[in-house]
Amino acid sequence: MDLKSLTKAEEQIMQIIWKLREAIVKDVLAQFEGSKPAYTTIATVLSVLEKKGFVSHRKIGNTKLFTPTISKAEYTKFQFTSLLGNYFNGSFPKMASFFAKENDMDISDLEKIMKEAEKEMKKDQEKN
Amino acid sequence: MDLKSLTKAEEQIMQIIWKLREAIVKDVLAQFEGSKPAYTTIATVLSVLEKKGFVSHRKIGNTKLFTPTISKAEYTKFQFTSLLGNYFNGSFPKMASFFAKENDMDISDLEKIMKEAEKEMKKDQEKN
DNA sequence: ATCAAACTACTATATTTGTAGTATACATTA
DNA sequence: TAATGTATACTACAAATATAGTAGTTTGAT
Repeated sequence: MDLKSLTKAEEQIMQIIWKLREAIVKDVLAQFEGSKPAYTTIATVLSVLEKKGFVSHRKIGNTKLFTPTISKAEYTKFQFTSLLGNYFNGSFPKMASFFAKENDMDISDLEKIMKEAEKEMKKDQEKN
Repeated sequence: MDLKSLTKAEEQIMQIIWKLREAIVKDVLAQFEGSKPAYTTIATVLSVLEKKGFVSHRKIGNTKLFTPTISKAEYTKFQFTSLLGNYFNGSFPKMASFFAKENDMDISDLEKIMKEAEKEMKKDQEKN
């Protein structure tokens, strides 16, 4: 079951769905700042997302409540892996050093970053 | 000058251009394994890439020699930054711990990875 | 000089994406 | 129950994408 990738518009709406955990069209619309797309535009995109297998819905009365079927973590992994593969030869150390360089960091900065990462890991482990 | 993003077909051809440093249509074609696109398809994509500002060309006789105008590093940064922003709240430590978790790594593995990253950094520094 | 190969320019077309309108069904309330 | 608001289904359509054909020009080899 290989993920299709999301288009810009689709991704924007998925981000909202992931954030809200579940949402009806109106909820999604409410998340837009400034120039909101039409209600029906969102409904259309959601039905495309459903066809692609990213969301599913159940009816509450006559309105559809959408939930993600593909978690943000799954899609993140997909994106992350392809970035790593296509731009860093699949090497995470290369990615890390790229990041450091882009941010004018030296090795001690990188070490601080890694301490942070370790903290993140511990935080996650506690959850289980 | 904000980069546009590349479509699948465009990205595939840019990867080849970046790899070869400079190339004529035939060179690009030669890089495809198995089912090669038509010669003219590549020519078309290259002209789109030129319109988007990713490549430029000079004429060698009557044939166009294409070179990247946007480096792979620049585009990598663009992609990396958007992934980091959209999927890791802009936090590299989050990304690193995600990577570790996805690969069933523990903290000591992560530390090894970081030693690698430091080596990468030193390697880069030597170049300057 | 002629022919074939290589290359470009221009054009074409199917598919996907982005965006939204219209018609209709349901629900709420005056 | 008639009017109003809310949601869905269906349809539409322009722009972008992916792919490639054709015609014509240039060049290299005989």
